[in-house]
Amino acid sequence: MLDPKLIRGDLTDLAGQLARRQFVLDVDHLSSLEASRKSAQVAMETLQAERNRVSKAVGQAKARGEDPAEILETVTELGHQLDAEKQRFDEAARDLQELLLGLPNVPDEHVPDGQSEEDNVEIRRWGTPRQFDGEAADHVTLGEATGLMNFDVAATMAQSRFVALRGELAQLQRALTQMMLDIHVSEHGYEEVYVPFLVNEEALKGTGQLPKFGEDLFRVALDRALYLIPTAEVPVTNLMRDKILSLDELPVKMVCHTPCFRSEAGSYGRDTRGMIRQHQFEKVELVQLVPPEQSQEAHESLTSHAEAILQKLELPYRVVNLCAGDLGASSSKTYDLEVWLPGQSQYREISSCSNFKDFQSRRLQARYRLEQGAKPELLHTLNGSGLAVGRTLVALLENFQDAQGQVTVPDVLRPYLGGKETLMARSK
RNA sequence: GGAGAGAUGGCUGAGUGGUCGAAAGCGCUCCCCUGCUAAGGGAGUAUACGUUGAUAGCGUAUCGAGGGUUCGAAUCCCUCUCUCUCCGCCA
Repeated sequence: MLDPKLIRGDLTDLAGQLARRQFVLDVDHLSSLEASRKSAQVAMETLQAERNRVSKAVGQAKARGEDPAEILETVTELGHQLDAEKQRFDEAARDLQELLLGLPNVPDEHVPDGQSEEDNVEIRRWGTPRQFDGEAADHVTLGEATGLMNFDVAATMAQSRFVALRGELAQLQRALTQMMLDIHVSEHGYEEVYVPFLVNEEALKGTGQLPKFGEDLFRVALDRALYLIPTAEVPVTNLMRDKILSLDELPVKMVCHTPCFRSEAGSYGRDTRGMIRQHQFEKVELVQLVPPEQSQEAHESLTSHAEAILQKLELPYRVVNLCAGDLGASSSKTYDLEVWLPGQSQYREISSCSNFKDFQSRRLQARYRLEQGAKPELLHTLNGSGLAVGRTLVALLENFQDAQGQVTVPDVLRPYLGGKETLMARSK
């Protein structure tokens, strides 16, 4: 959520910044709502003060043994006026809140202009895509040939966009997860956490998936709605809900492996083949909470932590600065890491590293104090995939395949696979 | 799943309709006293919102959450959430 103070003053600047992401701010509507909130609140609080004062007089009169009938009459009349003003205020406050919750974050000044992913700006590349003699096989061909990757059986027991892995591929996924966690914990200084995979509505509001973006969530029908997490970002960031941290507890750096569940509504026909876009996938997520003046630097370092995994795996990738039009609603600035996929001959997103500034922490009330007695300030929140495990597995198969469909294991991963150097080896 | 008890400030805990944002203790901060240490004395110590030039005043709200009764609710009623104890079940 944006700072409500932002909408008190001149809205043209805010409207201009939001327009960069194709969001049209109804300035007149907003300022008239704000004006009625203000007048209703002043009127209501004045009446409340009056009522509190007179009501006390009732008690005092009774204590003196006097008959408070006369005072009671005036205070009853006050009560009626108050009800009317309270209703006016509740309405205005509710409408305003609803509108406010629907506003996206303001893009950072370093976010390039643009409308779609076409306008994203490449910042750097690492590694060189390998040249294949013929056409490179994609991960589906490679995986299904060995029977270790099966989409049909998954569709039979669930529906499309699920996969079943077995043998070396199931192990490979676990090995990747393990390796990523180990590196982030031991080399990058993150604390590993374990969290619920089902969360309530409040948690999703805290990180901004609700109220506006609920269509991508799986909801579990119970007496009280719970949702399967679309990303570990939701439960992990919510660990800091309503906290006031001291300086020596900062920065908070957490890493977490969870499955992620997305309904992928609105993506019919896109990436229907293979493991790129699934309803269920594994992800290792990095989350940081830092003082505001450190968030820009933290964004760079968090991104580099995700990049380190790709580098250790020797996977070519590029870093892209998302343009204003392609930015997620809660994010102020986002770097996407795109890994090279020979099966598609293109770079595909494998990590998304965002600085949310105080947009999430305002909803979550995640704060810190510079020193004891100082006023609590909102923290900045950041997160990024480090990495999406399913897509990493895809990248590995496609980049390290040979002509026989065998896959060479990168050195860093071998200890996690019992020293194995080759997967899906053709015997005989 | 059954039965019962509870939820109050950073913590412990009093408060069962009026002057209670809330006793007391602990913790913490500052000051005083004190050869050192220990002890002692004093002051302060929630958050949000509104108003404002103001982190000054003043006002409003908040005693798990939401609703209700009442002139007035931490206190009475309803619903929900959570915690604890006992029994059952269970990886």
